[in-house]
This record gives sequence, C-alpha cells and structure tokens, in this order.
Amino acid sequence: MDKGGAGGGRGRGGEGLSIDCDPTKFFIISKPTAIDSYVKSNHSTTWNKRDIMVDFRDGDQFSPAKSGGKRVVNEMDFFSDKSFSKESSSVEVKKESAHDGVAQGSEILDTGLNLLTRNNSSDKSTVDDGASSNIEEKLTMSKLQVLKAELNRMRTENQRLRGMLNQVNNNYNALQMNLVTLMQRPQNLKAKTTEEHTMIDATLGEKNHMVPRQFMDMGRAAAMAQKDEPSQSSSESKYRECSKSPKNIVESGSMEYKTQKENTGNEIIPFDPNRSDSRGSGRTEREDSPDQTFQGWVPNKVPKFNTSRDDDHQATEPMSMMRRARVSVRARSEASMISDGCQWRKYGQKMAKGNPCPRAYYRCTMAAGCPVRKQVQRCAEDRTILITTYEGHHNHPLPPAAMTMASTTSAAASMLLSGSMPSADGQMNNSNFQARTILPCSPTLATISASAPFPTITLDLTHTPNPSQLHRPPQTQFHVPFQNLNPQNNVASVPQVLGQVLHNQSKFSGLHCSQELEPLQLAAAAITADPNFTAALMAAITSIIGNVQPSNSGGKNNSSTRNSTDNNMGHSSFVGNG
DNA sequence: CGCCTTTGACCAGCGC
DNA sequence: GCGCTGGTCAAAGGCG
Repeated sequence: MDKGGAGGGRGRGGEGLSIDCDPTKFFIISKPTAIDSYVKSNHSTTWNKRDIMVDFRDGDQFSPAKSGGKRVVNEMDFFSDKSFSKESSSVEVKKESAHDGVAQGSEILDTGLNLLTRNNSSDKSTVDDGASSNIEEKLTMSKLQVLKAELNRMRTENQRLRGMLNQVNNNYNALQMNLVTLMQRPQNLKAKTTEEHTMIDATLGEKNHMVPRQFMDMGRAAAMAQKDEPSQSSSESKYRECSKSPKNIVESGSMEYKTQKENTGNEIIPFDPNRSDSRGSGRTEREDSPDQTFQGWVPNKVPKFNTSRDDDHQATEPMSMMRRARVSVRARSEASMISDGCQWRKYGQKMAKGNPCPRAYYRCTMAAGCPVRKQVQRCAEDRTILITTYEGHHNHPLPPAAMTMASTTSAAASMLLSGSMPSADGQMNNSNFQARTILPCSPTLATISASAPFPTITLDLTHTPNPSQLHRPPQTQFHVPFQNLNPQNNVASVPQVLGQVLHNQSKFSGLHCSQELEPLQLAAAAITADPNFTAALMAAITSIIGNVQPSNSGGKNNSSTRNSTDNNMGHSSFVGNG
C-alpha cells in the first residue's frame, strides 16, 4: 500500500475541545443551571415575580427591554411551576397590593371596578376616617380577587400552552420515528411506503401547521416529501426543480440512516465516522464490497445513474445513494493535496471550467470498494488555497488520523443534510438559522451551497477569525474563530478542531434541535452572544491548536497518501478525512 | 513486480 | 439533437 502511512493526527489533543466547544453540552448543561441559579437568587424577590406577572398581562414577556435582559429566564419561568405556585402567587399579590400606594390605586381604576374607583380619587386625602379604611380594605380585597382571577386565567392558559407544546413535541417525535422507520425500510418494501408517506405527510402538515418554524430534519423530511405527491406546495416543486435529478433527493435524506445501519447499527447517532457509505459511481461498483447491506430509504424516483451493470445492486443501493452531500474544505497549502490520514489513489484529472488549475479525482484505497472520493483543485482566485471536496463515507475502520477529517466531513455533511433544505427561494433558511444559532460567533467558516448540483458545505479554513462578526446578518455561513491558518502547521490541527466542533454541532442539530430548538436557540443566542463566551471559545480552540501543532508540524508529511508526483511533503499535514 | 499516476477516451447529464 | 461539462475508466508508463 502507500508508503506514506496513515500516521497523521498522532499526538493530537484536540478531543479536549469538545468540552469547551460543544454547544450541545454547553446548552444542555448551562440552560438549567442558569435557570436554577436565577431561581435561587431571585425567586424570593418580589420585583422579579411581579415583573413576570406584568409581562404576562401585557403579553410582552419576551421583550428584552421590558424584562431587562431576563428574557430567557422569563420565558423559562413561563413554563415553570414555581412561577405560578400558589403560595408565591398569593404572597406576590398581597405584597403588590400592600406596596402599591397611590400609583397602585390609579392602576386599580383601570381594572373596571366601578364601585370602588369612585372613591379612589380622594383616597389619600381622606384616609383618616374608619369608613375610608373599610373602603380601602374592600378595594384591596377586590383587587386581590381580580388578581387571583387573573392568575387563575393565566395558569389555565399556561396549562393550555404546555399542552400544546407537549403535543408539538409528540408530533415531532412521531414524525421522526416514522421517518427513521421509513428510511430503514428496504427498497423491496418501497411500494408499501406510499401509505406511510401519506401518513407522514399528514403528520408533517399537522406539525408544520402547528409550529411552522420548528426545526426538524429537513433534509429527510424534504426527501420524504419529494417522493410523494406532486401536489405539494410550489416551494417543493421548486426544490424538485432545483434538485434536477433524483440523486439529489436521495442525497438529502438517505445518507445518515443508511450508513448508520450498515456498520454500526446505530440508527440515531448520526455521525459515526466509521460508518460506511454507499458506494461510488455505478461504474465502479464492481469494486465495491458486496457485503454492504444498505437498507436505507430509497426514493421512488430511481436515479438515472443506474446502469445495467448495477442491476444487482439497484435494489439495495442505487448509485444515487452515494451522490449526496459534499463537504468541501478550503485550506491554504502549497501541496497538491492535503493529507487527511487516508490513502488515496488518483483516478482522473480534468480541466474544470472556469479554473485554469486541473481538478484531480481521488478514490479512497484503504479498503476495497470504499466509496469515498475526493476532488482536489486549486482555487482559481487564490492558488494558494487548495479546495478538497469529499464525498461519501468510508466503509472501513479509519486510523485515528483519518478519523478527524472523517468526523469533520461527516458532521458537516450531516449537518447540511439534517438541518437544511433549500427553500423555495433557493436559500438555506433552516441551515442558516441553525448554523448561526449554534455558532453565531463564526460567520464565514462554512458555506452551504444550495445552488450546487449537490448539496455542498464548504469549510473555509483560510479565514482569519473576526469576533466582530458575531452578529452578522444571517448568511449561509458560519465560522469558527480559528487563528490564521498556516498550511505549514496549523492546518494539521484544523480538521480535528473543526471536526469536533462540527461533530458536536451535528449532534446538537440531530438530537436536540428537533425537540427543543426554539428554547435552545434562544438560550444559545443568549449564551453565545456573550462576548466572554466567544472569547473563551476562541481561546480554547486557539490553545488546542497551539498545543497539538508541534506534533504535526514536522517536516515529514504523515499522510498515508503516496503522492508520488506531489511536492506536498512537508506542506500539507491535513489529518483525517471524511 | 506491484502499485501508482497519467491521460485520452468514454459516458451521462444538462442546457440550448 | 448537439455540444459542453463533469465524472470515470482503463491502458500505458513510471517509480520504488
């Protein structure tokens, strides 16, 4: 095999990044912690409780200006039993009534208690006699009754909203389970899936009706939806049109589940880098290992890629299944190919339109029939930038060095597929929002392309971090604040860091977004909007890059790729591959 | 000798 | 239908 060996990635300590950079963990742990701390510190504070109540009455509890930056807390309290516990509520009302004084009295005028407000105009000037005291007492009691009634009303509404929320979650869970089941179904059951599609679509419609903005696995859902009726919305039609060919449909929905089931059996864990993928083009299918048992969802639209030679495999793994999301990595490198820990064999080279630099085609040779391929091409605008586009998943175990890039690309691809779907206007709305939600501090690292023939996510490792871009307008980009990446050294660390981030991000999107995305988005926005958080994240990444750099910055390329014609030895230490 | 790259040819998709 | 383009094949040759 290749003389270069797969030694890349040794000595890396990048895994530690997951602790600091895992948005999922951060959010999950931090959210209740923050709430708890808030409750502990403020639960007995009358002002805060009253603030919440006033917010409810005004229907403006989410107004940051009004809540003084407690937006998230108030939101969570809205569904908290503590907020509406009977004791606290009663105490609250009593305190409120006792402390309000004149201003409170004027407020009472607005409650519509006509009998009592008549005396209110002079209540403070004539409060000395006993009659006035009685009136005031009655007034207070009346107000108390009103407030109690209001409280009960709000409590009822709270219950109703909670019920709606539970219903929404249940609907989503049901939909997700249906999708999982459907995608795992062998193609020979394809005919039977029509009914389920209908059911799922109905569920989807119901869900969308209830929570139009709830995030879901849009890639899968989109793929599902596309299989069905042409009578879907115009946006879906447009998406179909945009997809141009069924292969894109498959790309959107099949990769994760298929590959998960193949090797690992894990059906929900979306980013096992060792999981196999569908194979490459139909032409090369003869090279592929026949023991691959794809049981993923297969679209009704049979891709045109299938040739007569693929007949044996069509039923289980049409060629389109491997034509899925692509992950393009841009990195500055003098080398003709970045080292990612895998073994590659060049099988072609073409001159691509619009780029004077040839595009090289590589195939993974670490295992027979590995479907992973990559294209390497220099950027036309800046030839110091090497663009490596990965496609597919390895169907074999990877060396640690290759795991990094595998995680990176897999996570990126999965994020792309799971969290995005081209909308009617060709934008990646959901992915945009999701991306900037998860990494709002990083606007330019990854670009999701909806216009490309294949869904492609570009990980740009050539940019210098710019924390000031924290709140960029929502573009189809997000960015991890790496330090300036030197192809001689830092690039080696990037895939690991990036992979970890994306991997975590993907886990986040795949496992959590669907259920709690809205609250999590708010929490994420609140947390990551904090400059301290951004700084800490950057510091963590930077420190990790700096720590692992020496072990990989040696002059010897640890790539396993032979690159006999390359002059990339010592240049590219890109470790790991997807 | 085995594995690799090179490179021209071939094929399929797509737009006109 | 034709040409363009992207992607792949496979024979030929090179290298260790």
